[in-house]
Amino acid sequence: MSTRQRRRVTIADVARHAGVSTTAVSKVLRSAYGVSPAMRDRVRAAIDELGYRPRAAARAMRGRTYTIGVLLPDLRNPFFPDILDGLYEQLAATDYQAIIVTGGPDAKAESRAIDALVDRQVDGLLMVAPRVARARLEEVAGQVPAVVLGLHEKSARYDTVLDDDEVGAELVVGHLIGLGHRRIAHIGQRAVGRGRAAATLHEIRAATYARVMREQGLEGEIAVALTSYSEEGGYQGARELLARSPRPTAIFAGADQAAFGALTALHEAGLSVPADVSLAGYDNTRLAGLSQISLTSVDQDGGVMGRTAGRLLLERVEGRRSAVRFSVTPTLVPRRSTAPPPDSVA
Amino acid sequence: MSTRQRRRVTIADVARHAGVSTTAVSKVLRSAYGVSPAMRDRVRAAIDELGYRPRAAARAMRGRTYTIGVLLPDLRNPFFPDILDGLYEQLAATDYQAIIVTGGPDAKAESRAIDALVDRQVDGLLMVAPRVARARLEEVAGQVPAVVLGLHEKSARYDTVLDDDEVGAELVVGHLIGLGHRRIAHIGQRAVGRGRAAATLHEIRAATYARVMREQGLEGEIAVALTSYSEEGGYQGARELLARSPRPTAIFAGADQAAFGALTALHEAGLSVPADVSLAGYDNTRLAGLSQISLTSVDQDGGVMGRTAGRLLLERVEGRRSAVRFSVTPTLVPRRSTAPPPDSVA
DNA sequence: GAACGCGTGGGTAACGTTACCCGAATCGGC
DNA sequence: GCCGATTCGGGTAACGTTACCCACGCGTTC
Repeated sequence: MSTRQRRRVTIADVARHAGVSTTAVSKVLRSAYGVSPAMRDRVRAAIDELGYRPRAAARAMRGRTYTIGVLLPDLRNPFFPDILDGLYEQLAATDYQAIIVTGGPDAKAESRAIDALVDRQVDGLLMVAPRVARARLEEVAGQVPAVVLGLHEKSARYDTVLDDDEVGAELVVGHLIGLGHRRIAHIGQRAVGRGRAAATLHEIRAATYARVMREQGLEGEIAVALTSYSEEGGYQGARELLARSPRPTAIFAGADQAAFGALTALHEAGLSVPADVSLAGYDNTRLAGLSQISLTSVDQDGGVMGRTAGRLLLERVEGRRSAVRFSVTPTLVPRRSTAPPPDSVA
Repeated sequence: MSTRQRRRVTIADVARHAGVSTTAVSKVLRSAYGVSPAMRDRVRAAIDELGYRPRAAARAMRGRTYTIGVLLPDLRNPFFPDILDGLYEQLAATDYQAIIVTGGPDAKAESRAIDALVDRQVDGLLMVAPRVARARLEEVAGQVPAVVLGLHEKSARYDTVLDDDEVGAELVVGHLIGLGHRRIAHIGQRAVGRGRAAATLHEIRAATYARVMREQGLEGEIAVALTSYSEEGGYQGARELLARSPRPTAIFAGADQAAFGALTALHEAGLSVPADVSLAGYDNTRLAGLSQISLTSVDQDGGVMGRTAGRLLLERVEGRRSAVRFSVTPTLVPRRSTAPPPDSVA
């Protein structure tokens, strides 16, 4: 019973048991060319009998790890599972296994997390909304096939999958203006040392908000709180915005997660949604659809994004070098959290 | 610039650059015995200059991977990030990196996910609420140091970290009875082929619910819907329970996630919470605290559980063989989703 | 002053898998 | 019935790192 001690069964054991060479076993494992059906069956039988499983490390020494690394900023954003479901669906038919690491709070920690994946020789790397500098992404993409999700920067080294955040933000702000709002505020994510290029999804959302406001002659009403796309960030941002005078009649949170935090702040301030303040989010996470919350949000098809990212990654692993850019057009999902402003003449 | 093609820098490159042997470099890397301060500095300098990073696969061939594998049933349960924060905190001071895989819908898929981690020779394995059979867990624990979180089974092969689900369920049912409820229903998770032993956390919660009901002379009021600890499962479960006549005045969902789904079902049925039906969950996820939801729930300190799991895992990696069992006592967090039943005489 | 011990550094053989190459056998075409 | 082509199987050398051992030189002890 002391399985711990017993040496794990290797390709040599299988070869001996089947009475063939290790080369033959290896060929069967990889379904490589030059092996007869009889040989295949014999080896397969030996593999099953011995319960043999190839060691990833030994394979990695010679080539593939059959591993796809996924970098997530955190595990709390309920939008990420949608992406991953799409990725899993794409990988299901292959021998590849996805492993997830989280990037942590700052660019430095995230960079270490990326290193950890590169050290483990993942065959492909999916980086979701990375915070590290563009140069770092290029460097990583030089070492391993990479797809970046959620960054608007163009690159010749990696593929990009993104939501058209400009359209999404336009939809939200347009919707609020259409309802009669003028004092529309925005909760965004503070940029952290990625240089000047406005390329992250939160920067695009914030910039588009400001642009639409200006285009509608509401330049003077622009009010932005930059915190983070998290519950805590939304809470702080909303508190900051509500403290202003006059206070906004609508808040566009750059992410549902932040909108949830804003809900708490609004409640604490004794304000009701949407009677006193309208609130909209982004991502259309499942919780947004809950009747008690019923949050107006922007739907970006995470499943499609994840599937596409997976497909692009597999293509890159197979050798494609040209860079692809895939964009999903989002749609607005109006719910009960947005309504005409309180003093509107309907 | 063609970094992709350039061979990655190895220990031999560092040795050459520093004018020492590869053995010496290896010793410095592992801070092993038998290396002078001068040697150490020289090698460190060479490492920095060349930007050397050890390859995990090559290390794995000789021993450790410095990787901790984490198996999660899914990514949507907001309780899991709390656990992982605790684990990360524990690992932060070490060289270990956590990688996450998800188990998928059934025991078979989960078993494959576990295999994937074992194949990658993780130094330790944390399995959160695993669905696979006990024998499988024992087998895995025989191959790699393992900690199981959320299962009440005892084992001599792996450590166990759990919440005292019996206390938790008692708190909820007691709370509801104290409010005057009698027709209290439960939404649980359907057991999937783990044999007869009632050891999963959902089985304990369901069994305790039934026990307390019986103890309070409410045996005739027992009503259970077995679906799954997910939004969809909660939705289906609540619909099933609400279709009964007379319908329950309170629902105890075995997980907040399921309670969220139940909320939708209640809303669709035109019932308000808590005026018509009281609702309680389990896990005290962040969303439960949202004022719009304000869900009565049971708090089990996920951070402590994660930290403990991490500590136990590290101890096991260091050689401990005895099995440890760590239990956290939960507390009730009453919120506005529970109140006396509608026809109570207060 | 010889013997011993200790501190320090290096040589080398694994670890398990695959890619490359080569040889043997079989087959088809004239 | 011979020759080239094709198919099938095996031998072997890596891949990068570490554990084990040995060698050398210096200081200490009788």
